[in-house]
Amino acid sequence: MGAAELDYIDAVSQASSVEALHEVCGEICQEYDFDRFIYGARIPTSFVKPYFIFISGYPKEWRDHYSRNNYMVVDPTVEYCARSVTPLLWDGSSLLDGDNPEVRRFMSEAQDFGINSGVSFPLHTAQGDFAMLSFASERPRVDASPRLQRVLPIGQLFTAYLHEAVRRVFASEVLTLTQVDLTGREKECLLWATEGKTAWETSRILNISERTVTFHLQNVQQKLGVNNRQQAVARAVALGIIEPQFG
Amino acid sequence: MGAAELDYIDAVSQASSVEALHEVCGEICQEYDFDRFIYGARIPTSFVKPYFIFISGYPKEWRDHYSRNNYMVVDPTVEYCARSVTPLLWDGSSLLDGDNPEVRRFMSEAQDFGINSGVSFPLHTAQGDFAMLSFASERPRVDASPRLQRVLPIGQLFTAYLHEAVRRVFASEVLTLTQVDLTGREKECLLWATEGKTAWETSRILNISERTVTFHLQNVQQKLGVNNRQQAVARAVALGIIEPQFG
DNA sequence: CCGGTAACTGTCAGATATAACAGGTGGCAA
DNA sequence: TTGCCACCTGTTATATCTGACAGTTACCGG
Repeated sequence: MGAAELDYIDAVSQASSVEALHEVCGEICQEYDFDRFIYGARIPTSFVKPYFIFISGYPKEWRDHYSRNNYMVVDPTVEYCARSVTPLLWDGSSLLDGDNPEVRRFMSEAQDFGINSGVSFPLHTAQGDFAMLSFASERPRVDASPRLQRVLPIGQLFTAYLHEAVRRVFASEVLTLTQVDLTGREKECLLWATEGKTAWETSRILNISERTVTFHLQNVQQKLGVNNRQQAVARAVALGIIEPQFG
Repeated sequence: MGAAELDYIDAVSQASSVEALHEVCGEICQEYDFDRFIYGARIPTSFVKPYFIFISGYPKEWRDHYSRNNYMVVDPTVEYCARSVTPLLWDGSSLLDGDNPEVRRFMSEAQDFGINSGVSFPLHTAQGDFAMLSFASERPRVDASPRLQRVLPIGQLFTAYLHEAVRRVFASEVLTLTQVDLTGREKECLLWATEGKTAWETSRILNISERTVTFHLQNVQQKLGVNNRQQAVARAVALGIIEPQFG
């Protein structure tokens, strides 16, 4: 049994196409006695209009209805997963925001498509990706069944491997938007910029001229394809190009 | 068996002190036949000097030696976990950067303290936290043993709950540094700032005066306790106060 | 009714960033 | 040797941000 669980990890790690990923998700979904699955990822190519990737085992009509109504901003499972790192068990009655009429309507509409309860696994990466995998069931309530007990650990782990596989499969589309090579000096200048240092202050820290600092930061802006320094630091932080220092 | 695994999750979720967290970690470590554990978290209170939290079941001498030599920047498990979302199996021979003499020396010194192989679980949160939990063994090699097969799913899940518990237990120290309430308008102005818009451009987008945009952004700077706008956007992004939009 | 808060607006001086011209050095590999 | 690249430095004009003086309106709960 233990080994069989990890077979899904192996399978998803070796998948080389969206179709293969879809199939593995469908199998693990079925194995744990759920009816539907859906995976979604948000890549921080922009703050206002990021890039989304979906691998959907949900009914197409519901997906269309969902996107037409911009339900991502209403969906309480998305709301939860975007903020948390632990799985969410959900159904129509155990809502996060049960008072919100928009949320109640959303949940009742989901139920019209046989999506009554389920479990959602959140994932966040150092590169700023947010992803979640949900398994849904037609059962009206989530309960402490053995099935749920079993799916929690493997689901959390599987989601991580699935997302790695997605990044691999979608490399051409995603990496070009987020992969930027900065030189050592460029990163240093950027780091001090995120700490609120002016070009002059950074020049004193690094023992170089103020002009050189602005020079490096201008190169950074060009490489990142941004308009100004504040957008440069925002994107660099969001993409994990610069991170809090260990040393 | 499946239920017993989740008992550790329950225990860690109910823990209300560092000592209690330490004990649960020790128990799960032992249950899966490892000799040592260590948990570490990096909170992005600053980019240059972030805040670290450790719960250590490692030998004190090794910990001291480690911090004295600033080994966080050398440790290949930290290097891996900081970039990845999936567990790492490690030992002296299966290194990421086996060519690096500093890394080789680090690993050989670790072995002097009985830390020869193990598994590390990475975790990243929307609030910019990076955490990892490692279980170490005196065995010289990692292998595909049933023990490892079993620990992977539960370890990944446990790490997430452990980190949530840590944030709860350390709330007074951490939250005050990272918890900031911005008004709706302040967030809007900040969002467009991360997109590289000037105050004037944002004023046209929001249909308010340029002065009002700078007013809101000045309030943001004060609330975040930062020196200028670039630091404001950097910290806001790092802390997850603003994120790529779903709508 | 009063106090707090969010939201909004104005002006001006000085600091800082940006853009547009530049240019030079040293190392490394084809 | 030649070319590429990281790194470094300069001047000037203009755009933008920052800080210090202001202030008004609307809403909401005690």
